[in-house]
Amino acid sequence: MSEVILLIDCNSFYASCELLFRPDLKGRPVIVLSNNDGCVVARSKEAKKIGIPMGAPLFTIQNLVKAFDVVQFSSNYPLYNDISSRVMNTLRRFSAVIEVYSIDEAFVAIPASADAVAVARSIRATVLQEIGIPVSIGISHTKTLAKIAAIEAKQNSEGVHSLLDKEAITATLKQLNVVEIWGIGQKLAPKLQTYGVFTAFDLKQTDKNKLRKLFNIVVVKTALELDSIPSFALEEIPRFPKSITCSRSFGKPIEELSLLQEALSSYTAQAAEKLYKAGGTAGGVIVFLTTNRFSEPYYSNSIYIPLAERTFYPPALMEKGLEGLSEIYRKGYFYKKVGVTFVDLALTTQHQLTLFQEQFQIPKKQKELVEAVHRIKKRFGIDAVQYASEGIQKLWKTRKDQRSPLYTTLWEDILTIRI
DNA sequence: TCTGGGGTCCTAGGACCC
DNA sequence: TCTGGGGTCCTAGGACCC
Repeated sequence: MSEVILLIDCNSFYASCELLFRPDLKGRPVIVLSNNDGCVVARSKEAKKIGIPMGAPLFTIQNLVKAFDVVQFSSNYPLYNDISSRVMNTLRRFSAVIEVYSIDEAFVAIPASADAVAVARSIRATVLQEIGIPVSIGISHTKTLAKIAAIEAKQNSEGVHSLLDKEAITATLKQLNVVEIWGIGQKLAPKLQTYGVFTAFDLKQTDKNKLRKLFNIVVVKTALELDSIPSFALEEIPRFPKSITCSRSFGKPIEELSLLQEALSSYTAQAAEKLYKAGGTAGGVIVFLTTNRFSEPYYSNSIYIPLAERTFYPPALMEKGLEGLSEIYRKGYFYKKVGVTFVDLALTTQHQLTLFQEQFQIPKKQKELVEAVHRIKKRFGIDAVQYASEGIQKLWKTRKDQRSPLYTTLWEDILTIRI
């Protein structure tokens, strides 16, 4: 094997980001809440210690929150994205071969001849010193094994764990329940168990043809990776997206179509901004809406609207979306969420031309408008300019009662220091 | 009262064709 | 009367991830 894989995983990422700007809270249990302040999406290690589960709805843990004086933050994605890109840029100094896997994780490959543990320690110290985010690093021959090594790294005090020699791997896999393996979830684990596969070691030993027949190709690849045979390549170049979605739960249930239209317009504008940044156009729009899934009467529906011409132009996308919305809207329900998904995406540079079309292009004026809006948002913040159809009052808006300031992405929110 | 959001991939099965 | 098999494409739904 010519290279070694490092998985760098930011500890309690969102909570760590909040703590960067609030060192006074260090040592206290801190949680970060999902949109609408609904569920716990990140916990500091103190919050984990007192038994707050990942994903718990806030109202189910109110007793713990009170008893331990837990600090809560609404999620602040502009902040987390910004900190994330700083972390990733630091990692790039250690290796050019890197896959940014998620907002808080990256796989890095280094030559097998290098001292992987020394590199990992250096990465950890550098990220902590320069950015202030603690990371855990798992080291092994494949992505799946590096993920497993990272589980151990999170628990030891050093934050680094290497799983390179055969005996160590075997010993670890024998202790590991299949459900802990990357790619094996809550449904596959019980099914594997019915075939006598309980540990990661069992899975590694299972006949691959049998796995192929009973499960799918991903399970086979996972088993190979446990056997130190790389089967999931590092994806260094971010793929062009296949779909782009924007949806939110409302602060309170919404009945009127006009408010749903405003919300949908706003989400469509946001999704269109993402589409534009990705350099693509959409060939179709999916609109969906749903009432609260925990209460009756329940109603949920979606509709697909193909576009006659590909576009990234927000007013065109909004028009189609709103058409779809009126098709699936039913009077008399209290809605909890609407959303939009753009599908059939293509890079603007790779358009198939339709018959009679000499050269594909977005009309010049449309392009100029989108570019101008993009620049204004970038410079003055995302709320600086909007389409009229998004509404003014935004009664549907998500609750974010406890959001921290946009320290790094909005001038007004920059940290002030008294000296 | 209160239960997130955004993605990807895989498979089975139907429709259709030769 | 009845009967074959292979191939492609598309879609819905399931499962997984962070």
